[in-house]
Amino acid sequence: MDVLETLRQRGFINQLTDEKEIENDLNNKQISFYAGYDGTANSLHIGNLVTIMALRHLQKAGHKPIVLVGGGTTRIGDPSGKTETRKVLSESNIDENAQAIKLQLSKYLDFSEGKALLVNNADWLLGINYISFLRDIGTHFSVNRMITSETYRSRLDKNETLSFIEFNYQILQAYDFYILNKEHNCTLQVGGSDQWGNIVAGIDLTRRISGNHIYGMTFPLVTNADGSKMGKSVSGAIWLDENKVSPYDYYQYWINVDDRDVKKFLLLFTELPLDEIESLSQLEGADIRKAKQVLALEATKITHGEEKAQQAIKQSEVFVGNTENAPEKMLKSEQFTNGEISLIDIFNIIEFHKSKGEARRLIQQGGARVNGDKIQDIDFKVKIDEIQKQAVIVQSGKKKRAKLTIEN
RNA sequence: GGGUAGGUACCAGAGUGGUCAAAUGGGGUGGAUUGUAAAUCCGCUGGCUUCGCCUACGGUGGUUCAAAUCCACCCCUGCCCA
Repeated sequence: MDVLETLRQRGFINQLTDEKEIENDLNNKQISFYAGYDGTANSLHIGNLVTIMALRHLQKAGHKPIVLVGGGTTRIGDPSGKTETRKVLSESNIDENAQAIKLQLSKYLDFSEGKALLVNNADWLLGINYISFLRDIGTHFSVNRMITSETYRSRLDKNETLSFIEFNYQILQAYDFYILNKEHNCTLQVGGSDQWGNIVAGIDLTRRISGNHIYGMTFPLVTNADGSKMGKSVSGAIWLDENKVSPYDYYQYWINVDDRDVKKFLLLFTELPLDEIESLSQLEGADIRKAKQVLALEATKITHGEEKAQQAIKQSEVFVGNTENAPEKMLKSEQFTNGEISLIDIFNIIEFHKSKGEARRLIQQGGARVNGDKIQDIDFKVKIDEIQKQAVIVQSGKKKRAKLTIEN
């Protein structure tokens, strides 16, 4: 089966500029294609995963991904949905982020032997001369047309400010596509559906300057069944970096998805064959959990590897009463007073709660348990030798459980 | 640059001298129910050394016994005009 058909069946395709030509190219030659990431953070998160998975499918089909990190454009910021001004990141900071992102992507893509490429648009954007850029590039853009594009029109219609610098973002991204076409013969840009306008602008610019016909493909913005944007948890974004979100928490995120999302997520975020996904989707009632276990395992495997995924499963057994492999949270001996420490402090230290007030409330409302016993005494204390002697499991609400350990 | 309307907690949005840590809704969160799901119901939702104290209503000063609320200046945003 051809890649495009695979992508279609798995729910990746939102829009295509030239369906027939793209399909033809993908099936008959090796192409270079690119996707861009901004360099504002040193890790990608679940929101980037749709694109990453699509890149994987395309690379497996023999095409060459070019990953662009926006070292130049990050200095401006994509206007889509933003009201606040971006914080200014230093050049070295952005470069560090670019390296971190490359490292992260190398888990999903094969960068060996030139099978994939990482570029940074700072390399060609920072040296631009304003006047010559206006003359050579600006001349190809019609403001009349730009303001009718979805990206800007919605912003203008809602009477939201659109600064000039943001207005230029599209031009710069279009220029990126032109450069990559020129330097690396890149003929396809892919991205989230919010990138459509930027992608089309790049296609137009390239045609006007060099006459090359290049293409674009976008992926849907994935939302949860309840309509919210996916990828948020109690503690914020679900990062792909295991130092920010542990494999256990990552696994837990997937196993807790809404029933209605299971099939969609299996298609997008695992590489299981379609018929297997189809049969998992037939499960009903409590059995849906089996499908979620598969989803969580597969998704965690892709991001963190088989070993850590298996470990996450073992740790998750804490929810069925097996405390042996429970996820551990560390306390330091100096945090104890006279050999004991209050439950409120524990919750605070292991970051189950942002403040002591929140932890206190939780306890008062009957949401706290220690070794399975409900604790409602806000002065409840745990002794250090108890923790050393046997497993002490603390639980906050239904979803947060951990085994305490002492750091020596 | 001129005119005008505004800037309130995670978001939206009331409040226009004390009874305001600030209505209401959303979100989040705890409990019941359950399948580590959804829906529903009930509770909680600034911090702390918690019968009290501290910090908060764009910023800085001021008036007052007392300010989110009044005054001055400043910063920012929308709209109209240039």
